[in-house]
Amino acid sequence: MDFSELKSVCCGCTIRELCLPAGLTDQEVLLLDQHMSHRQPVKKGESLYRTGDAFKSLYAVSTGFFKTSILHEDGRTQVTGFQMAGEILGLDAISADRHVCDAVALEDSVVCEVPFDRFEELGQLMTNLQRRFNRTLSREIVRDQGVMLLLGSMRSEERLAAFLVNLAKRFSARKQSSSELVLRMTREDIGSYLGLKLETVSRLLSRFHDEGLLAVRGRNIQILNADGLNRLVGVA
Amino acid sequence: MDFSELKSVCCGCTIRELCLPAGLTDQEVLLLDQHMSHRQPVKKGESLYRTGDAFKSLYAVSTGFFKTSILHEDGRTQVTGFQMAGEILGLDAISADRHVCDAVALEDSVVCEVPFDRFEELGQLMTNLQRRFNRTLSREIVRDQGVMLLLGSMRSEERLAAFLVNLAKRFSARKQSSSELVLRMTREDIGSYLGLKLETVSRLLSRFHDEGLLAVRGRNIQILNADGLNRLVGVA
DNA sequence: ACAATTTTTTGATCTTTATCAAAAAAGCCT
DNA sequence: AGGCTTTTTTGATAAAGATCAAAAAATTGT
Repeated sequence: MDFSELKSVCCGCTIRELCLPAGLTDQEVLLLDQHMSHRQPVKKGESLYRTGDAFKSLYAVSTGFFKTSILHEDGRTQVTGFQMAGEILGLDAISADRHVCDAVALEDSVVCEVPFDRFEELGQLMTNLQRRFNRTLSREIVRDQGVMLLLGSMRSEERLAAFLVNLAKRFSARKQSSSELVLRMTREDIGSYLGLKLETVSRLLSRFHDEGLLAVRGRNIQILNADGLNRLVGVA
Repeated sequence: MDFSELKSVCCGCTIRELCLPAGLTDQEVLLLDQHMSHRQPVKKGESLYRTGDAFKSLYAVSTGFFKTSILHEDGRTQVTGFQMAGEILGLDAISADRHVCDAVALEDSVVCEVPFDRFEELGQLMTNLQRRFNRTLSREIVRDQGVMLLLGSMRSEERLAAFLVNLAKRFSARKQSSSELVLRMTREDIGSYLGLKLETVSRLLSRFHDEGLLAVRGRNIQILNADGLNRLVGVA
C-alpha cells in the first residue's frame, strides 16, 4: 500500500504531519492510522470535551482552531492555550482519567480521535512511538512554563507582543502567512490567556497600530514590524 | 530478598515512596532500584543542573528542597516551582534533550538519579511503569496550568494564600506538620513564583499576621486559620 | 437584509502593585 | 562571638493596569 492511498483514508490526510507520530516509519504511521484514528468534526462554539468528562481519547487537531480553559470554583476562568492543526488536545487528562479543562472550537474544526488505551498498547509495541509521546508531553510542560514566565515576569505590552510573535511563528510553521493573522479568539480570550482585561488588550492593539507595529482591523491583524515586536519580547 | 534489605540499598530507602514507581509491584521496584537509581547529595545553594546542560537523567528528590527557574534573555528569571521529597526534577528536559531550567537546592538535599535512556528501556518492558510515567508527566502539566490560573486570574493575596495552602498540603502528605511551615525560599523566590515583588510578599505576610491568619516569624510560619486562607483562595 | 446580540474601542477615574529608600533582623563566616 | 552580607520589613510615592461607562463596529439568527 502506498501513501497516495493512505492520504484518502480516515486521518491519513493529516496524521503524517501531526506532532504525535512525527519521526515514525511509514509502516508505523499506517498502523496508527488503521487501528486508531477516527475523524470527527466539531462545529464552531461546540465543546470537544468539558471539565469532569471521563478521559477516553486524545485528539489531534486536523483543521481548525481551539481554546482550552480551566474553571475556578468561584466562576473565574483562565484560558490555558490555543490549539491549531497538528497540536494535541487532552494531555492533561491522562493524569487523573478525567478532563480538567474545557476544549472549545473557535471555528468549524476537524479532530482525529485517538483512543488512549489503544494508543498506550501500541506504545508498548513501538518504542519509537512511546519515545515521541514522552517528548510531546514534555514539550507541553515546557510550553506551560513559558506561559508562566510570560504571566509572572512580563509587562502587558511584552505579553501581547509575545503572544502575536508566537501565533505568527506557528502559522508560519504551517505554511500560512506569518504576517497576516486572522485571530479566531475574542479580545477577552486573549486577555484571559495573558492575564489582562479585554480593554487592556484592545488599548495595546490600538497602540501597536499607532506605533506602526501592526495594522489592526478587528480580528485581522497584519504584522508590519516583526523586529519591533521581537524587541518588545526581549529577544533582541 | 525482602524489603528490610532493600531499604538499606542505594535509593531503596526512599524509592518506594516516590511518585515515579508508585503502584508497581515489589519485584518491579526492586528492578528499578537495582538497575537505575544512584543516590547523590546536593549541597544547599548548588545547582543540580543548569539551563543548556545535556539531559541524561531524571532526579527524584529523596530529601531536601529545590527550586527550579527559567531565564529570559534579558536577565529576568521566573521561578517555576519548588520540589520536595518524592517529586521529580527534569521532566521538561525530555522535550529537547537539554535542560531548559536551573534546579538549585534550597537546603542540603539528596536526590536519586535515574538515567533516562535506561528508564525508557525499562518502560518498554514494564507496562505499569510506563503508564505511571505518562501520568506523572500529565500531572506536571496539570500543576503548571494551575499556576497559570494563579498568575493569570488571582489577586496578590489570593496567590499567596494559594501558595501557603499548597505548601501545607504537600507537607501534610509527607506526614509533616501542615500548620508549622518552615520556608526554605526567600521572599524574592516566592515573589518570582507568584508574579509579585518581594516587598509585596512581605507586606502580605505582615497583613495575614495582623489579621490572625498566620503567625509569621521570618521563615517560620504557622497557619492559625486554615479556613480563612482557603476562603481567600476561593475554595469556600 | 435587518434587528438583536456580541464584541471592540475609547475615555475618565480608581485600585493594586511596583518602585525607591532606609532601617531592622537574620544568617554566615572565620 | 563579632563583623559582614543578605534578607526582611515598613513607609512614601509612582505607575501600570483595572474598573466603570458609553458609543461604535462586527457578527448572528431569522
